[in-house]
Amino acid sequence: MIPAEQGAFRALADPTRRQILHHLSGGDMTIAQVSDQFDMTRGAVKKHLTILQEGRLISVHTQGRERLNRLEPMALKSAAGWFDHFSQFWDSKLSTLKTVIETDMKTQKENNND
Amino acid sequence: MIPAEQGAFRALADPTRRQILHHLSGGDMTIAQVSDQFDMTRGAVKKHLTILQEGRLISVHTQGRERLNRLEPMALKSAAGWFDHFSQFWDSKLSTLKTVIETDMKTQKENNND
DNA sequence: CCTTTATGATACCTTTTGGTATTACTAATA
DNA sequence: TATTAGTAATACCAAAAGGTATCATAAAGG
Repeated sequence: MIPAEQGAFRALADPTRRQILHHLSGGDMTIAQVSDQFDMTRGAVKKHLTILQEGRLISVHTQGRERLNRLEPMALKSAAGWFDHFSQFWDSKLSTLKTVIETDMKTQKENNND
Repeated sequence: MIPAEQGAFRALADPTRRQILHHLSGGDMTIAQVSDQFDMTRGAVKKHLTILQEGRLISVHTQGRERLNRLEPMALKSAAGWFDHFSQFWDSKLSTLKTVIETDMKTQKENNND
């Protein structure tokens, strides 16, 4: 089986799929609605949606004869978390503050070491 | 020309390339050193490094007859920034705090609206 | 200069990807 | 039940990805 991280990064590699996620952030959409946003056939869009589903980035919910595609934000959060390891290399100050926040959210006390 | 964002996401789609970035976060490495970490030929590793370079995720610095591959954290930061638009959907509280931090870093005053 | 070591470049192969076109299935509805 | 709208599934194609093997190039060292 494909690891979750790999499925997500694979899905994010295509610009059309990243755009689809943006569209879905405005609300659930059927394939037809998504297809209207792109200059390609429904078949092609369907394949993209399938890959997004395999990466757990979206889920599908049947409603009558329609099938609504829904953004799955937590999967995106997981993917975004991959970058955390590198954040120390691009901004030590923000990194420190972020640590403070997470600590604060859990322990509700202030730890400020600079 | 390939847009920066697309080059980065394309490069990140492959698990070997993500691992390479992790290795490089420990310091610059030659192709031979990177290749030692994987069970594949130098030719294959070279291709991965080229794609990482095209995505601006690494840079190469010639030193004698060696060529050191170096992590480019700012490009990774840009890629990570893509996820920002979606953060509002996975954690409104952290999102609020993050806004507070950024505001604080720029204006040095506290805005706390819950 | 010749050898060794580190790397780059190219040809070639197989699998995956991204797309179209076509056909089949399913559910609301006249 | 016949029709129609919304999807799913499949066959097919061209191009890109990921890999190996091989040859070319460049620099350090005897």
